[in-house]
Amino acid sequence: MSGRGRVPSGQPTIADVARHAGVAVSTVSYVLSGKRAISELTRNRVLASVRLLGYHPNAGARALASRRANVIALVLPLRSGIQVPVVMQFATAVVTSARRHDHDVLLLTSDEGPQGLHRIAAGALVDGVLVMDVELRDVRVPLLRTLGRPSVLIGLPADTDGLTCVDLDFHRAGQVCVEHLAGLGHRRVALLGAPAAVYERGTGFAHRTRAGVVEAAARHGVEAITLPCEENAAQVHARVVELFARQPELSALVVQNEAAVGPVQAALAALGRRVPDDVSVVAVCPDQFAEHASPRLTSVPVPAEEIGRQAVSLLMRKLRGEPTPPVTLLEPRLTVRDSTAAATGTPATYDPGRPAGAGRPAAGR
Amino acid sequence: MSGRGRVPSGQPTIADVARHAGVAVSTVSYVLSGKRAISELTRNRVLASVRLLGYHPNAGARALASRRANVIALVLPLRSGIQVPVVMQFATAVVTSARRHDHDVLLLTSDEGPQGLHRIAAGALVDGVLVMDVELRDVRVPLLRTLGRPSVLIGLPADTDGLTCVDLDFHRAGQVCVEHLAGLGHRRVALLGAPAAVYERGTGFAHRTRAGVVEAAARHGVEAITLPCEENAAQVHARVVELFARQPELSALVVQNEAAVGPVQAALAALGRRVPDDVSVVAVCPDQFAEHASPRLTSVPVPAEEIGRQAVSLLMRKLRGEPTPPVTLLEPRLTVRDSTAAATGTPATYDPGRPAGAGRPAAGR
DNA sequence: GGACGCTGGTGAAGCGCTTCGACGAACCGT
DNA sequence: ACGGTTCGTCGAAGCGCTTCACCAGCGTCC
Repeated sequence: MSGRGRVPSGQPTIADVARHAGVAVSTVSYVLSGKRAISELTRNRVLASVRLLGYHPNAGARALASRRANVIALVLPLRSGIQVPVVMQFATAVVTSARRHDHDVLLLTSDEGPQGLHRIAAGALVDGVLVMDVELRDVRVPLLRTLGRPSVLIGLPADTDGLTCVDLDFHRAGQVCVEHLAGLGHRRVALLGAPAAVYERGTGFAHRTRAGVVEAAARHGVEAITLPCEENAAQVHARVVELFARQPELSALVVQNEAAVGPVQAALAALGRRVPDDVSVVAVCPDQFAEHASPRLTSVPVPAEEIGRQAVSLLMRKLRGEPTPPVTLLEPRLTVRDSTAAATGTPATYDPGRPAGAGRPAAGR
Repeated sequence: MSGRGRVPSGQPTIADVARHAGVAVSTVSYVLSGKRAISELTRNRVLASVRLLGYHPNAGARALASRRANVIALVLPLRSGIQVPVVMQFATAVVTSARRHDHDVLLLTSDEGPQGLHRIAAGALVDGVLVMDVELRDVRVPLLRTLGRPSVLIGLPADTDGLTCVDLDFHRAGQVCVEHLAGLGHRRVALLGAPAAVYERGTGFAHRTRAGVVEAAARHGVEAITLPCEENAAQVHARVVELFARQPELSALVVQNEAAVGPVQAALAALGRRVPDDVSVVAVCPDQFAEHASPRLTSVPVPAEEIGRQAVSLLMRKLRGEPTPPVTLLEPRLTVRDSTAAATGTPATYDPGRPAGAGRPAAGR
């Protein structure tokens, strides 16, 4: 009598595989993990049994014994003013990359708060953590330092000490937009940015883009106005009107708010300003939005997929105990489409990234 | 000598708690799970030790011993033509609800294919599965039936036998839109639907909405044109032009494509048709979009949060072995805003859901 | 030719938890 | 006073896997 009689789970276990293949349990384990040399012959016998029985290792048992869950956590924001499609692209890129490294992804939202992170890390549910939508002075950052698990941030906090961060170089993105416009001869540009709440929260990308715009404008002798911008069509309209009231000579717009690009175009149309004949528009938004607009928008996309991939691969490196660079900034890439043209009366040759009119060359890269 | 000397993990274990509280390991377990009566005194001692030591149960060990991972899988699509913000709302609602039931959420994308589902279920990484964006004849459905784990679908496949599904009643949503417009005296309406690819894929919600529109139109003596619609501004424009070419007397539009609502309004403006004076517009889209448009759109929102909550709670019921209804359809709710008005020359009293002009009353609900 | 190092394989000790059965103590009714 | 309950607690047996330590066989090198 075998005593206790719990019901067996139904799924074959490693012991079943071992029995079927006529080898020891440990041998099966080594075949599957590749951590020890196993003869061709044995390996094939084992693999055949695995396939035949439809064996899948039990995740809990594996995690318990190996002290690795092969799961990473992805902490997403669910706040307002968030660039939803971009977040989604990140998420799918992260899942796909993680799978390539034989890891799964546990989804966390920030609303459980920092203790959610703690719970998951302390309980060994995950091996490492990916945090999105990082604010300049993020409350989660100190927690990450004491978490005892590797983490990678998508975004840039004010103090990156001891962290690993990946992001688009938004500062550079702001510069690139202005340089493109300056190269086309525009002398008065405006940045329509993220909603005011995003700036107030101290979200890095908004501030950095604005700084890049302002800096490049100064360097190229371009006058720049910057305004936050809500996602509401009526308010966008009001902002655009406000811009032209403050600077009637405005000939170019940088829009960093994907939800606003449509309304901005509508507002310009309503004001009788044609794109790109009267006003040039550069957007910082996913390519999809830029392509679907009419006219198609010159844009700097956020390479969500690339960032997601990089973040995962950095995290994997940390899980293996390898050193990682503290900050990885991806170079922005401006795609010229149909919404930018030479400023009226200033037939400039197009040369992206290089200032045309105002003499002083861009700082070396 | 204690022999093997693996490094201890650093995290306190249940044994540490038991020792600290002066009780047996099993007692700690029972305090934490509540599966056995424990005296007030002992419970408090144990809980104090738990807090003091910062104990968090090891997820792997727990899963192994209890045969429950306390994790559910969420399978998201990453296809084109997908309503990104809605998906995102689902996801966050699912995570939040799952946490309320003491479960975490593992994120899966469909691109790993059905075997991804199988791997995760067979490996006992998750206890149950939530599948989004179900197609009418979805390849994953047969798999779900043989998965050996409870699952809930968000969306409706053609054959719901043996499944548990939740969704908005899109058929009814289509009806509600038409009924609202018919009640305002509109006699010629059009549905601008999802992209053609979505219909071709056999995605349930698109077909069901269209059927609801057509059916209600017939019932109320309203002429209805239905067209798929891409998300590209230029193509939206073309579609709108096409609609008015086919039916110059068109006085109302139902738009079921959140990415198209902006462009539709722009196109109408460009054609010199005012909303709602010349054309009424009803959208099936998140409230956020409807609110941000100008004029604010009368709309039927997809109650993503509610659906997510329901889906989780149904899944939890299945995990407990309780029976669940095979199909749960949520009643759509139309919010009247500023984009719909009485048809010109037909001053009808507004009465949502009840046909005004054409006599025959709506079928009883 | 014996010490040595490989290679390929085994056995068993946990990993940290849940849960079953047992058991003393207190409490009942008779 | 004595069986029968109930209550609160304990001990120990796993859950299914990884990994350490060991071993048998075999070629190798002084």
